[in-house]
This record gives sequence, structure tokens and C-alpha cells, in this order.
Amino acid sequence: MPRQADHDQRRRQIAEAVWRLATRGGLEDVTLRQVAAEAGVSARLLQYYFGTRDELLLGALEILNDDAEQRARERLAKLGEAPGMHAIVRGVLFELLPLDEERRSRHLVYAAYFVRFLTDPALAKVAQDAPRALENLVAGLLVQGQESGQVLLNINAAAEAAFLVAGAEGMQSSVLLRQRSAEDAVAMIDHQLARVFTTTNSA
Amino acid sequence: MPRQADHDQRRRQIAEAVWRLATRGGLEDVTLRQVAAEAGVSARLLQYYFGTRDELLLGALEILNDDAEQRARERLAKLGEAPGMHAIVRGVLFELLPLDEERRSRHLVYAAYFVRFLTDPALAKVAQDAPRALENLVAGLLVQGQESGQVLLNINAAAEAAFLVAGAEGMQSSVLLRQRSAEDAVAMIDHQLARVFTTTNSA
DNA sequence: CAGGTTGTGGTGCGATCGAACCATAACATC
DNA sequence: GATGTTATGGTTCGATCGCACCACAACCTG
Repeated sequence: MPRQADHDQRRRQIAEAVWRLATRGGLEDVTLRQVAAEAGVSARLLQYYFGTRDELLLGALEILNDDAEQRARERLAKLGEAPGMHAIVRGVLFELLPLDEERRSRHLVYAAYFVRFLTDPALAKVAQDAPRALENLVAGLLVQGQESGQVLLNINAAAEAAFLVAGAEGMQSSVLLRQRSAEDAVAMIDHQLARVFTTTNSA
Repeated sequence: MPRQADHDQRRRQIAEAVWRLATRGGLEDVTLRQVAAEAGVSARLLQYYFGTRDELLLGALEILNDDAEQRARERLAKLGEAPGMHAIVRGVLFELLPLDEERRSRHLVYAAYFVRFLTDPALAKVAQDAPRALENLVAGLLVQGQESGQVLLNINAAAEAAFLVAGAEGMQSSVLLRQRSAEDAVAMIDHQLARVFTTTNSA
């Protein structure tokens, strides 16, 4: 029954199978046969939609990235009409933490790809921009906060932004490994934010 | 020419081959044949010294851990006779950063193993204690620092210790991915330490 | 309704995988 | 110096790998 399939949905279905396998056994377990079985399609279909295995890994990562950005925007939009800088920065940092199954599995997939980012230029290009962009975003928000009196003036916005992002990323690892609970990570972020902001979460 | 080989050295030689391959292509590339070739021994020897592939991965990780602890102790010992809390905490945090090739490749190996820690209990047991221990160590040092006037009294030692460790781990990732220089990471750690300590590095 | 494109399944091939097996040389012990 | 253990190399087996190839059904275009 060809021709009626939704290309994008098909690709997503396959990509999700890649993610699930990657979160379990790492990229090692992402074989064409296993992906096909996990996605419930024939192995031939993977070739049709993605081509070689490397292209499959790349494609699945791209879809994951698009997903991440969209979900992040949705969550930030739910903060309400005119959220304070505090709430926005908090929301941005929370995107780095595995606070729900979606974010947890997403960060696990990134972890599975990690070493590949160093040797595979095609993969690296896809995943290398986000962290820096996030850091700059937070730094910009902190500067805005300083101008509007929501952030203490005697802090170095760029340095604090970078360390907040780094701290969130570090806790991402420990939460993924279940060495720390998501709640603890949230509490620690809030503790650090309280040091930088003059306002509270909801302000 | 049997019987004259040093068992431990042999195991280390093989383990180092595992590390090199893992830092390049991830665990995916750590096949018995490739490890044998990289270590310059026959495939049969891997079986003799480690057994199955899973046991090889486990063994290589254990050796890496032992190595890490020993090197860390050596570096901390080089701080001198009676180093201040500031210098000690700084040194401990620096063990988390890829400041030289040894630490860089070590953390890359951990990254390659990462997803496995979640599904393989044997591996998890080997690598799960270190982070918490480090956090407690730093927290203890900060408390000592408070008692001796080297650390500000109005900070939460446990919370700051945890966030310092998390921040170092987060920067570990970005330095590994070459998104940040090792020097920048050091500067950012120092910036945070300056906020907590009343003393300077050398004090 | 004919012809070409698109979507799908199945199958096969050469390479490589992990692991078991077999042989044997060097040493330790008596 | 005979014997058993330790250390090493080489080879082979069944399974699985990525991927190319083949067949064909369904749809679009004319």
C-alpha cells in the first residue's frame, strides 16, 4: 500500500526507534535490523528513508534537535504573558535537566552520540551550536535583568551565565545516572538563581 | 615465549588500547579484533587476560579508575606541604577537567561508557561512587574552610560544593567538545571559587 | 487505460563479529 | 630430565552486520 504514507511521520517513527535503542544500549545497538524491528518496519524501509546507517544516525539526531527546540519553545510559552527574567532563565536552564521522560531520553540520546561528535564532522555540526547559544541567551537575559533591576549589579553576567549553564549540564549527567533526583537538581538551580536575582520565581 | 610476561602490565597495555579505541569511535569500535590490533597482540590474548568482551570493557574501566585515583593523588600531593583549602578544592575540581591529554582521554572514555552505566549493573557499580564522593569531599573541605576562616560563613557549604562539582562536570563536556578552552574553564572555576573563599589560590 | 514514479517487502552477499577450540613453546617443580 | 602449569598464536564457527539488489503494488500523469 504505497503512496499514502506521510514521509515526515515515517521518518519520525523510525527516528524514535533509533532513540529508544540508543538510550538502551548506545549506538552500538542501533543496527539496521534492530531499528527496523523496533520501528515495526522492514529493514529495506530504513534505506529508503535514510540511506546508509551513518545517514540514519545523522537524520535521527536532526529530528531530535528539531523536537528539542519545539518542545522548549512550548514550555517557555507556558510561562505566561510577561514572565520575569528569573522565570525565563529558570525555564531555559530546566531544558538541560531530565525533568520528564521526554527530556530524559533526549539527553540520553545526546550522551550516546557524544564521542561521535568529536570524530564525525557531520554530526558535530548538528549538535555543536546549541550549548554556546544557550550560554549567550542566558547571559543576555542576565544583562537585561540587570538593566531592569531584577539582577544584582555586582555580578559578572557572562561568567555567571556560563557557570549556570555548566552547572545545569553537570547535574544533567548526575540525574541521568540517578545519582541525584530531579527535584534536588531543581532545588540547586533555584539556590544559585537566588544568589543572582533580586526577585523570586514568579516575579 | 611465555611465562616471563608481567600480567598487570599486559592487562594495562590491552586496557590502553581499549581506551584509545573508545575515545575515537566509542564502544562500537572496541571489537576484540581491533583491540588486539591496537595493542599489538593476538586476539586470543584478550580472551586469556580478560575473557569475554563485556569483561574486557569492565576490566579496562577498572584499570582506568585506579589510574585516575592514583594520578589525582599525585597531583594533589604536588600542591606542597600544607596547602590551603582554596588550593585543595581547586585541585580537586581540576581533576574533572580535561586539562591535559591524560585527563582528556580519561573523561572521553567515561563518556563512551556513559549510556552503559544505566543498563549494565556491573559497570555501574564501578563508576557510580566517584561523583558523590567528590561532592562530599568538597563539601567537607568547605566546612573546614569555614571553621578556619578561609571560606565565607554565609554560604551553604553542601549546596556550593555540589554546584561547583556540577559546574566542573558541565565544563568538562564543553571542553571535551572543544567548545571552550581549558584555560577558560580554569578561569571560570577560579571566578566561582573567589566568590566562596576569603583567600587566594596560593594561600 | 497505459506508463512512469514512488513506496514497500524480501532476499542475498561479503565482511566482520564474539567466542570456542586446538596446538605448543617456555617456564616451574620435583 | 620428566611433568604439569602458564602463556601465547592460529583457526574456525555460527551469527550478525551494512547494504545492494530484485520484485511488485499502488498511485499520479497523460
